[in-house]
Amino acid sequence: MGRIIENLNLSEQVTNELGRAIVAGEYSCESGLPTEAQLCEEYGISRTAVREAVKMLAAKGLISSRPRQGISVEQPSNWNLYDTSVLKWLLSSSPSLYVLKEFLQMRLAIEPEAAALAAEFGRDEDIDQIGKAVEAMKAAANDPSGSMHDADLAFHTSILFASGNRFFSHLRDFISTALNVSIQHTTPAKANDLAVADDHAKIYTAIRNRQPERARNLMKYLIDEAKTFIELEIKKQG
Amino acid sequence: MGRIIENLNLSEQVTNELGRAIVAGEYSCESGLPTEAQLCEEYGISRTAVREAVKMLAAKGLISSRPRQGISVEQPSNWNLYDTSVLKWLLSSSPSLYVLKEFLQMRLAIEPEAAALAAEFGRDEDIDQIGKAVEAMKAAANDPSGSMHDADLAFHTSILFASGNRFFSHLRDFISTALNVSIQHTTPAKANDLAVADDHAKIYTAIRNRQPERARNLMKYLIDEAKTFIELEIKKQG
DNA sequence: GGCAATTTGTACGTATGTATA
DNA sequence: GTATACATACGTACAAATTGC
Repeated sequence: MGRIIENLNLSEQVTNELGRAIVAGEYSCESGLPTEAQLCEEYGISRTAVREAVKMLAAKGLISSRPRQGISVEQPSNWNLYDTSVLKWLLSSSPSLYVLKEFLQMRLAIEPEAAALAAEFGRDEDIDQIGKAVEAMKAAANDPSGSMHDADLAFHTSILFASGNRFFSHLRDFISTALNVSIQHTTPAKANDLAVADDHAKIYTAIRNRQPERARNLMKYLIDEAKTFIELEIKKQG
Repeated sequence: MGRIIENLNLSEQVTNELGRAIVAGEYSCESGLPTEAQLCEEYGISRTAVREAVKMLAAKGLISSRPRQGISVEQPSNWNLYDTSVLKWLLSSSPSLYVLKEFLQMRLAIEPEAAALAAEFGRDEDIDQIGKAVEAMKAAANDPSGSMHDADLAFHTSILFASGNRFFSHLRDFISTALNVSIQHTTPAKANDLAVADDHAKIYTAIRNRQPERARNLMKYLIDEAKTFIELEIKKQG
């Protein structure tokens, strides 16, 4: 599939392993982590690599280390959930439907407002990008290849970007990471692809026509449908 | 003033210095950073300390390092703005009024929705905490000591927490950090302290009475006033 | 106050990868 | 292409600081 070789150095690999394990709960908040020396032995690497990994995880708020006390896991409320790695570890480990619901509540706050800002202040060339994404979605709806996902993602990120607000546009990684996981659950009824693409197109039109309130409401509707779907799934399983 | 001694180890100090310098634009995206060896000399520390600092900054998305190429500054769009340190560096360096406006646009998306979620799903004991913050604000309005700020902050964070959604409640550090800076600009007309406390109390009442729509609208009103104030300041200076 | 355990900080050596001549 | 130089990547070893007993 021409997948690009993971270009991670040693400390980043260890960071990934430990980060995943911490988020998955393999190291509790009280028990703490093994000592540096033990980690060296466990992974068969030097202290330098372990220490760099520890520093990276500390920078993401997952752990803290003090002399004599060792390496301790921080409370989950201190974890930086808006770090792409942390979010990825979280979504790949925990019972995902509940996290997805929280995630959709978040999107319901962010994206309608971003759409409104894009309609009000967005630069024309940034709005063009939204249009391109819509066209790609329409094309993907007729095309059996699985390019719908990419186009969908491009649509949402281009709106965040068009908001002209760096706090919104930075959430593109947050949205993307979580969207990649949510795909697994929202087993799309392939039949409505055209209808879905049309819903997206309406939002684009509202932004293009500089109708903030309309863009906000249409986006609210779009995400609320996804949220309702997840809530139904939870009810089925629960 | 009994200020607690900064308990930062060496690599964290260097991280702070370099992080601030990068965000302030002292190292551009093209020019890159000095080599490890040069940084060692500049700060009079070992390479290990420098490397750990580099890893922490890389974990926050500010830089990346590759052999032969050296340490390069990442594009600002890749910086993790929701990292408390990064946000602090950003707010302390750049022309803050514009950043504050973007920040308030963000709060306008988040906090009304959080208030609605708190009203709909919030646990009673979490809502009690909002009430306590309101009482503290009322007390501070009559008290000349500067405890209003702390109470204000407690109010907003307690609502985020009461939302029961980890993505919202994690933004408490984001809100707090930025609120600390915004205080410098919003030179409060001390006379309306009571009126302000009353606006906050209304939101609490709506949440307590389980009125999501009302809580959402009141919060929207509260933050929109602050945003209007900042926009006026920008117009004055511009 | 002394002792032991553990992280913190330093020093230096080798390996690897990557631009440039 | 090949070689070379240079910067980071990785490893080992040891001294210092901190903290619990």
